[in-house]
Amino acid sequence: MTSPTSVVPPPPPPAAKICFNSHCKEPKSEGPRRRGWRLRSGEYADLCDRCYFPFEQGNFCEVFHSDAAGWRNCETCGKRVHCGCIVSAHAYALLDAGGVDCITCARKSFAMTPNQIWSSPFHLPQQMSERKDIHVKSWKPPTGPFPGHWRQASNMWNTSSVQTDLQQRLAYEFDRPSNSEKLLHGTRSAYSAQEKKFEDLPEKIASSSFNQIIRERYTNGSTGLDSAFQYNIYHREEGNSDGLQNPSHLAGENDPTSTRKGVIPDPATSSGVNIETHPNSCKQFYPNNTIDGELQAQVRNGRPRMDARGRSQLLPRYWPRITDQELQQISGDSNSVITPLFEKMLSASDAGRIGRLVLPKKCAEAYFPTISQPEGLPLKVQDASGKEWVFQFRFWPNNNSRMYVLEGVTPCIQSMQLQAGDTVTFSRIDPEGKLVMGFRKASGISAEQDTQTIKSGNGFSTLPEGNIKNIAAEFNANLPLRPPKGIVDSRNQTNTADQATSSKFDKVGFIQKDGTAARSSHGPNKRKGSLLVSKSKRLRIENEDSMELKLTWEEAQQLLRPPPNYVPSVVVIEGHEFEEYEEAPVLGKRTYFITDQSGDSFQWAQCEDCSKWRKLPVDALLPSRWTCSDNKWDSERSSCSSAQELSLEQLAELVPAKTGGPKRSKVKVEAENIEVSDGLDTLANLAILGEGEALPTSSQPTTRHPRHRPGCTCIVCIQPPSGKGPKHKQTCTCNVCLTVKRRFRTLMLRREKRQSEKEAETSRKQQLLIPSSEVLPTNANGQSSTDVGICGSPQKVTMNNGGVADEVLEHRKASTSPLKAQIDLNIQPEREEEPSPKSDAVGLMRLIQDPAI
DNA sequence: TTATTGCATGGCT
DNA sequence: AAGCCATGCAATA
Repeated sequence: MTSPTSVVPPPPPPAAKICFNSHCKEPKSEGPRRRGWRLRSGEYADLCDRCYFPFEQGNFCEVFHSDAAGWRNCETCGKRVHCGCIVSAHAYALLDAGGVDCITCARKSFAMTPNQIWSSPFHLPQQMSERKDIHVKSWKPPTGPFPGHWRQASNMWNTSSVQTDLQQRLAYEFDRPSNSEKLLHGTRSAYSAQEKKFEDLPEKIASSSFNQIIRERYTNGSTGLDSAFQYNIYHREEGNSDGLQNPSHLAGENDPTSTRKGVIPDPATSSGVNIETHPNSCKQFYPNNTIDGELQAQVRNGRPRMDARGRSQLLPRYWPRITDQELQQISGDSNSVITPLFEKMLSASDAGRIGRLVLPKKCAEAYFPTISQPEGLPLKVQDASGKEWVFQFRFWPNNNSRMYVLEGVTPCIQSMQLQAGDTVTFSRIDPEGKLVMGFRKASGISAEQDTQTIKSGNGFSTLPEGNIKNIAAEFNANLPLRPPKGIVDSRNQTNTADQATSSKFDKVGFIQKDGTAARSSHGPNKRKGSLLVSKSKRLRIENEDSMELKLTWEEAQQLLRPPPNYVPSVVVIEGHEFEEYEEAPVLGKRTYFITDQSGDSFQWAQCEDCSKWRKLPVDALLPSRWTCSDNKWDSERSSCSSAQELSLEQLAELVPAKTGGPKRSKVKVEAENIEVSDGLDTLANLAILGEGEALPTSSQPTTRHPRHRPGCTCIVCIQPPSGKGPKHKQTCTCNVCLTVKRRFRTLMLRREKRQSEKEAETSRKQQLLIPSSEVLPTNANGQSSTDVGICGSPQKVTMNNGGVADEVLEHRKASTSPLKAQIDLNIQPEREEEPSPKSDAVGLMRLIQDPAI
């Protein structure tokens, strides 16, 4: 007897009913041609309409608030990271890459977390009964900000290299005096929580290639973190092993003072779980090449064993800054591998006579031996000159937590001539496994000097290779977007972008001319505050930038174009046709597709330079900035000097014909933008300029006002933000109101003068276009979408068809509102996306229509 | 009295 | 709002 299940393959899983985007709960796209992406894995990601194109209304990514390219600032560290969300322009590439993450903050679900890996004992050498410290020898930090890192990253995770190195370094042991303290990070290996997001992540995402992650990591340029990452990888392995074999070693166990949370016996791993004590673990992902199938399976199926607190990484100010050159020179020809751990700017207390260096808790718990008693243990640390110091690494109970300190640092600090504001760095050098304490003086170089030095290149060349001294005063920034901890020594400048960033921050926030400021007892605090301000400001600025990028997804759809080399194909899945793309869409120039009466399709595009509209083939893919000179399809009109094929009026009627969306077409949006944001100015200017074209055509993008640019004095921009200024009454005589009134009085007069003429003209043209409009979609009101076209304001001031009169009538009826024939002087320029019936444009347009004003 | 130690406090993130 | 951490400060040596 054969059971049915033994001969009948299990049925394929039912098709997902919701969008493939795990962050989206919308129903997947339906209809004869559903929307989705075919992943490089061959699978098909069935998406909802909204996620089909990687934009989200309001935000490009509702999950991570990324910009159009999928980038965002990590909310925790401020680094520029890619959201990795499907709702991003890079989503397609990232989907099968497993996603990317801010390696520091682990604020997404796609990336593997090291705890996942380490939770599995399979990769731990069974003979590793004793805690050993090992590291990744093959680590090669990036040499530059971005390019060239990918290859290095790939090498970095070379399987054989890493594994071999792992084996080689089993003999390493952390320099500790006591076996009882032979618990390092591994004992803190812990997994107590699960990350729900990861649960939501489709397995296919998690199981896919990690190369992209690596690339992204290196794109992020977090050298120090990388190193710390590797350090922790090893320790995690060890610790896991140790924890497995000797759970009683778990940090904090039987320690009433221990505040380490999440120490939970985990039946699955037979290990205590402590996520808090491994801050760095959270910022790490697991390299593809270092795990085998079993582990990958676990990665796929497992769940991140960390909670939100575990994800809170080391604060950026503790990130070590060191370049690959530094590392290389430190290690030299030897096999030494420098692993930057963390750094800390000395506070007044740290540098004071008291001789206690407060250690960041997470750093201490991540990189220093686990201590269960307040007395701690002596810790040997080698300084820059190779001299060995012994500090007492201990902690104080503090508010149900711990405060870690290094005691007895005064001699060392003094020997280094460090003062408050200087920065000490802690690294490990392997295979010796020694802790190395470097420093970076808050030396006095101006930002200009800093920049210059940056350009001059690496200042390490004078240092002998393999000299451990190099680690002293040689750390500098290699972390893009990372606020500096102070200006680094001029001879240490090695990088470009990062240093430039530092310089910028120094300029903005805290410029130390000679380091004296930092050496005051308040130096660090002041610096800290300044830097934070800088960072905050930076983030705010970037947010503003991203605001500029805001589009509705509908708009975005019309900006997106298939990749240039894409081969359109349609596959039929479950009876539905799917558009297949091999590459992610690209942002193109907004064009307007038209099908004329003869059935010929083409598109209209506007030159960025001359604003003339050119007729192009439908398959023309235009870059975001397209000019007449790019018009390879029409040699006669490949120059801005060439005349436009159609009059603006004709175009105004043609172009929007196809773009009338059901709710908020891009053209309508544009019109609204014009009306609301710069409508006053534009319209007024147009009126004043006496443009002969119909008003609609003057709403071309080229007339759009650059919103809220600094220094803008237009009547829109000079108004205070909504709610922040006095409301303008109709009798207001402020400059804004007077300008508005004056301009629109002029506008009104001119319009009035031409109104009859224009109406006649547009009516005539509309008659000619009626056949064309018959094939156009209609809006919810049954009106031709022409009505909401590019030139049509919501009030349909356009007088381009027979319905205009009705529209005008309606408007006049509507003008029974208090706004009748009034200028709304309380425009909210920052709310152009929320057009109000009271918008100025409306009021003004009514004003235009109403000669009573 | 001074230095050290251990803890508490409060600003800040 | 929780927690980190710089620093104050009392207790102690």
